[in-house]
Amino acid sequence: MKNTEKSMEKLVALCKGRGFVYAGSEIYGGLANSWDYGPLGVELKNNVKRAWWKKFVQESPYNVGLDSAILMNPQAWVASGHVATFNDPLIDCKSCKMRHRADKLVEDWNAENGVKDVTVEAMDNDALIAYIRERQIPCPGCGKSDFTDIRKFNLMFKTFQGVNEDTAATVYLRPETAQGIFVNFKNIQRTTRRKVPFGVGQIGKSFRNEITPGNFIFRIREFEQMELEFFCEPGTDLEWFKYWRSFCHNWLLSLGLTGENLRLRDHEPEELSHYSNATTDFEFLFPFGWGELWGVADRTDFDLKAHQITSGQDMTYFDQEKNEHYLPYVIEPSLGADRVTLAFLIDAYDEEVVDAEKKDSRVVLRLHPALAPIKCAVLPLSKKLGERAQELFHSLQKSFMCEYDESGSIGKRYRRQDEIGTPFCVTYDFDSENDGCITVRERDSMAQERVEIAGLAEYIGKRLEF
RNA sequence: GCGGGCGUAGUUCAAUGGUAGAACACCAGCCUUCCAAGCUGGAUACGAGGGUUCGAUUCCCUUCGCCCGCUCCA
Repeated sequence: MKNTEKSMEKLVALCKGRGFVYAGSEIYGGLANSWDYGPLGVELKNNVKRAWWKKFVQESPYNVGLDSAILMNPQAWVASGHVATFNDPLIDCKSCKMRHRADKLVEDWNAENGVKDVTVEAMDNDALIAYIRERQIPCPGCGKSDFTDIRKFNLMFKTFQGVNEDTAATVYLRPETAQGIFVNFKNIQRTTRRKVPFGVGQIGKSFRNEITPGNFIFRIREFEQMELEFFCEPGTDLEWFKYWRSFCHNWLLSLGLTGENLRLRDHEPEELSHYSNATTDFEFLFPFGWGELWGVADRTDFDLKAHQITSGQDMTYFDQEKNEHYLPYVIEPSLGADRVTLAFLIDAYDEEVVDAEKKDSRVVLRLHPALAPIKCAVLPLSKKLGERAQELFHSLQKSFMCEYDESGSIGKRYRRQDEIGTPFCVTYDFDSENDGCITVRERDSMAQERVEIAGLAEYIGKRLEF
């Protein structure tokens, strides 16, 4: 099925209807752009995070994990540049209501008019607006030059540490998890006795006061990141960059994401941020267009150097063999947990025509079994078999998430499970008590197989590997 | 924050200045021995506040929300 706007609407409806994702604070009329993961959604997202952690931390010969605090000393955000660059100077055109970044407006105008001796970065907001008004810089939208004053738009959420707002220190909710890793670089290196190269993985919430959120859980103000900061020797960084780029790619494919909806886009040299040597965006074709899923960047020693300067602490690594100190370079694959969860959902969504004449179709979420919220549903063929089927259900619950359902026809119950992506349905029937077997029905092929109850958990467990 | 659109069961849609309907979904019962059955019954809605009116879900005002646009880069 192609990723059309229609498929997005259907997916959102499914998510709300079956308990994957609800609109936040619904009984109060909602809160823009906030979403709550329901019983199935939290399982799915946890499975995504677990799958990431498994490959990037648990099974990795290089990496260790971390869970750093959301609130950090504000100096960390001075060092990272977020205090400065997350302060966009925005102005609106009074005539056509278009919104612009004042600095961008001046930069573009200067470039067009051959002005080269003006550094926009050095201008404060008063200087910017004065510059725009003196030169009557026109609005790119309508051509007039009639702007509002500049309003600062800080993309970081602010709050107060300390109970009295007047005297409390302003702190920020982190806009990315990465800085928690950088400030702990020395701690982790020392306590784990790791030698470079090594990496630190972290999963956690980040907050950005986006001007323009939207597209369901694609761009939300409170989101979760899965980030790896991989520290390596300068000069080996491009090699490691390629290594992690391909590692990330394989991870997505191993979890069943189809290649046709995925593309890797290398940034052009002029597109690279000031701190990066190389960047590749993993983009997924969402119903609303291509959207970034995973940014893999070579960040050089930008962050460690910045923290070294701002904090005054030595952030270098001592290489025993070479007998020298250096600041490691960093490869950063940064993945949005909510985005990739959405991508898996979109990719898995399928409507299969069963009988075209009767206009009968079934909705199937073809999620990889490792990601499926419910691994197995126990369905007694008849309610009379309920007691024994429940026993089976309780024993399987010890191994993984299961559901029990005895209402409606067996076909109806299969379809309920198809819709939420359950890979296996287990039918307890009238022979089960005698032969100790049940029927396992597979979601994708609808094939049925007779399996011994004694070995069932193991049978399913094996199919969950990736 | 600005412009535009929109608020009726869980969902999709009706109707009405005077008791708000349906379909699907859901729940209960009967039936049902492996792929959306059927039958019977049931619960569930006018976002909030104010005004006009004998009476407002409907008309007016306000408010609160949501959606779409304003480049945000996980």
